[in-house]
Amino acid sequence: MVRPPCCDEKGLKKGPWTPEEDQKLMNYIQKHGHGSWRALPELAGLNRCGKSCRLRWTNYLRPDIKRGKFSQEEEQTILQLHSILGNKWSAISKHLPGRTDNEIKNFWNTHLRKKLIQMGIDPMTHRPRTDFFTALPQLIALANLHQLIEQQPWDGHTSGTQTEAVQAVNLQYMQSLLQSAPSIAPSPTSISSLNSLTSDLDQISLLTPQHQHMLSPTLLESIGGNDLAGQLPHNQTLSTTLFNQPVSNINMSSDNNVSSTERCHAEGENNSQKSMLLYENSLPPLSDMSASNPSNAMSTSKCGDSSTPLPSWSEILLDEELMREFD
DNA sequence: AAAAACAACAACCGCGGTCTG
DNA sequence: ACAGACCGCGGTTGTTGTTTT
Repeated sequence: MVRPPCCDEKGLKKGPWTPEEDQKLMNYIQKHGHGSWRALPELAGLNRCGKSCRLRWTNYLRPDIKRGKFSQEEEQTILQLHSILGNKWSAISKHLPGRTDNEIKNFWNTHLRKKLIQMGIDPMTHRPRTDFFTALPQLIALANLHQLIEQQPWDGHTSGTQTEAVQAVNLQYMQSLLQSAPSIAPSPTSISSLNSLTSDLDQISLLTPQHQHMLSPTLLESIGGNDLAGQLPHNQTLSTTLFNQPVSNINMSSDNNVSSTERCHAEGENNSQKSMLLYENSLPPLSDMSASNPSNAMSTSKCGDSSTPLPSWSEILLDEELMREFD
């Protein structure tokens, strides 16, 4: 009755597979199927443990594996599924024919995760990163900038359009921060800071009424505007929206491949995500901003250990070279 | 041209759930 | 019912290739 353990035999080879080993494994499985992975290595003449053989087959040798770069559609699918399923690579791979969980996992870790971080989105929650108060010094600098804008009359040679452009940039950054703020647990300090910021924003929006249409409904609400939330689009996560791609045709509720457990999870996540939807419909896509603005500065959190020091907002916004762009 | 840093990906490790005797 | 092997999964590491300094 007692079975010998699988992988404790000594002397079994580890590490990269040679073409000869691959050939042996493929020949055997094509003839006999894999059957018991544990028994396979000996039958196939391989000095490997069954587990190693299984991994090599499922991740590399299987004939139905699609190799090569991920398409935009695949990328979008992964983003959407990850926002719902999390790191359930196996579940995600079921929706991407020919892609293995390992391949998707690697693609996520090396490409998509970094991409999201760069865009200021927490790759785990698919929401804006929220360590808002790390950015407080920059916010204060922004508030000071606002005062400068207000107090300093613009030179005659600076056109009104250029002035508006500078202000529009500022508004966009401030709005991004405010969007992040509500998900932070309030503290007396944070509330007072937010109040003061909101007050600044209020003044700015009054200062430039022609730009109020650029403010999101969330922000308008926060500064006393109407509640426009009912008019806003649903079914888009921030990450998929920011990638500026059409929503793919995945329909979780009708997808037979999604297990009931997954679906339950998905529904719960969906609900919470809907309630946290961010409204960027009034702004140009942030992906555009990141392309034209090297800062990606709305992100100041340390998500994982990959974060690198980012230039402060004041550095960016007050950068002379940048300002010269508008002259 | 060489070294260092970075990126990509294959493979391993360890854990937890399931199966089997 | 139970012990222990099997299997699959997700996290992590190691190796190799590429780019930058």
